[in-house]
Parts: sequence; C-alpha cells; structure tokens
Amino acid sequence: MFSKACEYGIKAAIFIATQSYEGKRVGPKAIAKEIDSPQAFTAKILQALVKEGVVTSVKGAYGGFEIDRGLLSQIKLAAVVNAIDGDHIYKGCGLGLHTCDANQPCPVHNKFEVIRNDLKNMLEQTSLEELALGVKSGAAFLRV
Amino acid sequence: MFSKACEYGIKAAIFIATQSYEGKRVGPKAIAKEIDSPQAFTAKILQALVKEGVVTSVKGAYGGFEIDRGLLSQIKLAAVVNAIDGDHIYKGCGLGLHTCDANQPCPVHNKFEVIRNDLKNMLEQTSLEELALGVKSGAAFLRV
DNA sequence: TATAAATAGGATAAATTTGTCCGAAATAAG
DNA sequence: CTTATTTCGGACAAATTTATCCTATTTATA
Ligand code: FES
Ligand code: FES
Repeated sequence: MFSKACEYGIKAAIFIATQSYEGKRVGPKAIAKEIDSPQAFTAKILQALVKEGVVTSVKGAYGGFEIDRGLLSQIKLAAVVNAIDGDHIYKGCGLGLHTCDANQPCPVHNKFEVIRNDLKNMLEQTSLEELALGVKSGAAFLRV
Repeated sequence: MFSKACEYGIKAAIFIATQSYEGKRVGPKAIAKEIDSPQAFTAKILQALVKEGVVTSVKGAYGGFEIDRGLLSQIKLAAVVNAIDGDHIYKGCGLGLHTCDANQPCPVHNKFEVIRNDLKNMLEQTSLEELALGVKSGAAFLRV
C-alpha cells in the first residue's frame, strides 16, 4: 500500500506530534527508537518532511524536529503520504495503465475508483492531532 | 497498491479469459503484446499463476495458457492477487507493524481496516468473467 | 522417429528501494 | 571564540523487485 519510507514517515510524524504537544523537540535517534525504524534512513525521511513543510526542524544544540501545536489539527495524513509517496495512490490506475482515465478505463476502474476515493477521503480527513491523541491515550501503538 | 508483477498477472489473466471464451489458447508473446508488458517477465508470472491453479498451461506445439470456461465465473481477482502478492494486503498493518492486531492497533488501524475490508470484498466478489466481458464489449482496456 | 513449437526453469543483469556512513553547516551555551 | 550538539546532504552499500537470456522438457504433427 505505502512504501516503507512512507510508513516510517507517518509514524515519525505522529510521534513528533505527541511530543510537540508537550513542547518537546525530538531527534532522529529518539524517533527511530520509538517507531522501531533504521535511524539514518529515518533521518532522510525527516529531511523530506521538512522540505515539504509537514514538520519543522531546528538545527544545532537543543535542536530537533517539531510541529507547531496550532497546526496539529490542520495537518492531515494526506500531506505526509503526498510528501513521501507522491500522488500516485490518489490518481494512478490500479492496474498500472499510464493514466487513470474514465474514457479509457482499465477493467477494474469503476470498482477501484470507489476504494481509492474512500482511501483518499480517509487520508484527507484524518489529522495528526487525532492520531497523536490515540497514541498518548494508550489506545494505539507505534511499535509492537 | 499492487506490485508490477501483480498488475501484469491480473491483466494477463483477464486477457487469457477473453480468449478462453472463444476456445483459444494464448502464449506469453501474444499476452505481453496485448497487455503491454515485458514478455519474459510476464512468462515468469504466468508460471506462478499456473502453479497456484489460477490458469492452466498446455506444453508443446499448439499449447498455451487457458482457463476452463466453466470456471471463469468462479475465479475471482482475489485468487490472482493472492497467487502473486500473497495475503499481506488483506492482513498486514497499513503502517507496517509486524502484525495487525486489534488489541495492539497502530494509530490508523480502525480507519484502515474499513478500507482494507472494502478492497478485500471487492477482490473476492469480482470474477475474471465479469472483467473479461468488459474488455470484450469494448468498455474496458488492457493497455492505453 | 524426426521436427517444430511451446511452456518450464535456472542463471544473470538492471533498476529501484531501502539502508548506512561521514563530513559540512548551523546554533546554543560556556 | 570555542566547543558540543544537532540537522543537512552527498556518496555509498545492501536488498528487493523488475527484467532478460538461454537451455531443457514436453507435445502435436508429419
Ligand atoms: S483506469 Fe485503471 S483505475 Fe482508472
Ligand atoms: S494494526 Fe495497523 S492496520 Fe491494524
């Protein structure tokens, strides 16, 4: 469904969100530990999230990654997915035709479109805040 | 969503179905041309589909791949996907946790489960026959 | 039986994704 | 200003997926 990089990115963003609630910045080391991911690879993904404006970074001593608390409810999962995997999952044909076009549809177009739109809506409606609260409350987990 | 191999496998199975309707066997060359895929790679995928019992192969002169016409309505897309990509898309966690477990759910578990089940139902309810008819009628296409 | 046509399968190569390493640049604190 | 800390960014390595090539095996027909 999502690439490994995207899975790590989503989990990292959620963890950063939980910490930003308490005004804490976190670095790649703490993030990788918390989401059970390779640290250096995770750092690369964080760079991409910064470049796309999903999270903010502060260099130097006492630096780290954070998300403006006021934005937590506005940043949706879709922004994270888009930043890492692009928009292919939203727009691409399920069978890999060059374009998904209702005028030249693949055999599963109609059925696939429904699923894809549901996924799109879910990602666009789910905020980092909501997911972070699930983790903070102990109802959800970022690692097994 | 699906691997390239799976995309090719689905399209190949649909094309074989359209030809089996007319009692014709087809080989990797014709299939690859029809679905716009690399021929040798497609041949490998066909081997997997044969091994999993999704399609039948006949070796030697006048051989090729076919699907029993009586089974066309019974063979579902899920069988093809399962044969090539396995069951991870049905059972795996959307964020890559080792297991998808409602007792130790990832932050998106509840929302993801809905999408995943819709996809599962779609794949389990859609027959090769139905998709092949779409192609034969000219309503759907296997290549752009 | 000989021949041609066709799938099966192993070895290999190319491309992409995933993952590591290390030095450069920035920044807070002493 | 110096030092310690931390992100940034490029180069590199490993693993996986995608793709190619060639030979063996099978089978219908002449
Ligand atoms: S054309 Fe394949 S999903 Fe739209
Ligand atoms: S635990 Fe992640 S989808 Fe179920």
